[in-house]
Amino acid sequence: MTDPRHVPPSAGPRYQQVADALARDIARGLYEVGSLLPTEAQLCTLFNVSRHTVREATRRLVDVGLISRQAGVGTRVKARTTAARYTASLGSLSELVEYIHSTRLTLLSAGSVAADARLAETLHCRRGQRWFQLRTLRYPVDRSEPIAYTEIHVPPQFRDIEQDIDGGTVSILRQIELRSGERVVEVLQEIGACAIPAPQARLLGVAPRSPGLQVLRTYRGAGERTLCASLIVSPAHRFTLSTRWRLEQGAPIGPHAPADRASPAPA
Amino acid sequence: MTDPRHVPPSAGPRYQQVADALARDIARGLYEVGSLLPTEAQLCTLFNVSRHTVREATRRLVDVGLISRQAGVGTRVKARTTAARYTASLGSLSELVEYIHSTRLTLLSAGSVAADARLAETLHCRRGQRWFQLRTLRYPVDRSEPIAYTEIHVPPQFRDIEQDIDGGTVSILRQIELRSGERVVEVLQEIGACAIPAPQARLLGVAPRSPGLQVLRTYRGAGERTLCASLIVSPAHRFTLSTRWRLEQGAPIGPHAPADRASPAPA
DNA sequence: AAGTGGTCTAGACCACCGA
DNA sequence: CGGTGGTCTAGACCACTTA
Repeated sequence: MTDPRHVPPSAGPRYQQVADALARDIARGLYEVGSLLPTEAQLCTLFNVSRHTVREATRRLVDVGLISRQAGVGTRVKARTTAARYTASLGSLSELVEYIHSTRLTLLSAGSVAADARLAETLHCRRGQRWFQLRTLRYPVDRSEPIAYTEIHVPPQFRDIEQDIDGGTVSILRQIELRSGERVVEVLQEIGACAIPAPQARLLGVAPRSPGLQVLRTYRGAGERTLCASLIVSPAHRFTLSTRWRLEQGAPIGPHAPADRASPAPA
Repeated sequence: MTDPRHVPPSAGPRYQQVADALARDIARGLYEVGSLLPTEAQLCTLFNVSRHTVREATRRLVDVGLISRQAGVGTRVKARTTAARYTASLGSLSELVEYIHSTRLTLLSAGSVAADARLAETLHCRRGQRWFQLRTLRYPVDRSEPIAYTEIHVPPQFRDIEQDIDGGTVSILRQIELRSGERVVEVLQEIGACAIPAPQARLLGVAPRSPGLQVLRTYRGAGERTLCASLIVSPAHRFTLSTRWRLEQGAPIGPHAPADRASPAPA
C-alpha cells in the first residue's frame, strides 16, 4: 500500500506540482547534489509551464535549501533532502530574560569587582578581569519569597548605567546597546544544577547547599565582545525553564509561536 | 506631513524600493498595525509599477513579518517594525538528546506502568495513563560513574520497540517514527532543579536529596500526539545544557521566514 | 559572445471573502 | 455580487558568468 513511486501527481498549484516533481527527482538522485538543474527555459518545456511558474517552483526549493540559483551560472542542487532542523525562537530578548512577567527586582548591591577564580570560571573570563556587578533578588509581585538571585556583570565602562534596574537585565542591555552602539548578536546560555552556597541560600530563604538551578547567560555583541553576563540561581521548584523546539518544515506555513520561556513552578 | 520622497530612493531593484518605501510608511505610522494596505492595484498606480513588482515587494514584507496577505480580504499590517528575533537551532534531534557523544547506556528495566500521581504530573498526562517505560543509566565511556538517570516513556503500542537501546532516545524515536509513520514535529523541554530522590541517588552514586538537574522532554508528532517522553535526572556538575541564541537579522538570505508573531513586544 | 538567472511589464482567469 | 489576493502566460531587457 505504500509504494513511494505511486505518488499521485501532487495537488495544488502548478508551481507546487513542479516543485514536488523536482524535489522528488532530486531525492531520487536524478539530479545529483552539486550538479546543475536544467535551465529555467528547459524546465519550462519539460513541464510545459511558463517561466514564471518554474521560478515560483524553484523559489520554494531555494527556500527549503534544496537548491540555489546563481545568475549567469544556473541552478545548483544543494541537498538531496531537506534536513530536519529543529529550532526554537524568541520574539525578543525579554522573552528569554523576563521569565515571569509579574515580578519585581530588588537591588542588593552594585559595585566594581575583580573576578576571583570561581567567578572567572563561571563567566569564562580571565581571573582578575574587572566587572561592574549588580546583585539582585527577584520576587513574584504577590509573594515575599524570592524566586531567584541574579548577578549581572557588565564591563566597567558601563558602570554608570542607570541603576533603576526594575526593568531587569533587558533594560540594562538596552542601555548598553544604546551607549555602545552595539547590538546583542548572540546569547550563550548554560544551565546546570548546583548546591546553593550559604550566602545566596540565606537570601533565598532556603537551607545552605539545597538544590538550585543555575543559569549563566552571556550576551555578546559582534566580534564576540561580551556586553553583559548574568548568573541566575534559583531554588528547586521555584521555576522551570521551558523551551519549545519545532521541526522546521520546508515551507514555513502557518504561524508558529515557539518561545523559550521560563515559567514558575506551581506553588 | 513631510515628503517621504526626500528620503533617498533606496537602491536596488524596483521591488526593493517599493518594499523599502512601504516598510518606511508602516514604521512612520502611515499604515497602522491591523489596518489594510492599499490594494495591489492601488499600489501599482501609486508606485507606477506592474502588479508583479508590487507582489514581489510585498512578498519580502510578508517574509519579514511586517504584513500578511489574505485572498479576498487584502494585505494587513502585522507589525510596525521587524522585531529582533533570537533563534536557536539544532541540526537534528540528536544534538538535543545526545548531550555527550561518547557515552554508553545501560538498561535497568523495561515494562509497562500506569502513571501514578507523581508521574502524571511530571509527564503532564492523566493519572492512570499507561506507558511503556524504559529506565536507563548513561555513563561516559571511560568512567564508571553515571552522569544521568533517564526514564523513557512511550505509548504502549510501541512497547515492542527493539530494546537494544544503545542508540538512546534518538534511535527509539526513529523506530517510533518508522512504525507510526509520524514525524517528531516538536519537542517541549522543561528544565528544573530537584533534590534527587533516594532510589535514583543510589543509582547515581550520590547522597539522597542532593542537587540534580531534571530535564523533561516531550516529543510530539502532528496533532500534539505524544510519541515519547523522557525524564533525565543528573547530579549537579556532571553535565550542563548549553544553548546558543543568535540574532536573526531582518531579511536574511534564505527566507526561512518566521511566521507572524502576535506580540509586538518591547516598547 | 552566448547563455544564465534577475527583473519587469501587460494581461488574464480563478477562488475566495464580505456586503 | 464586486473586489481581493493567488496563479499563470507570453514576452522583454538586463547583469552576470563562462568560455
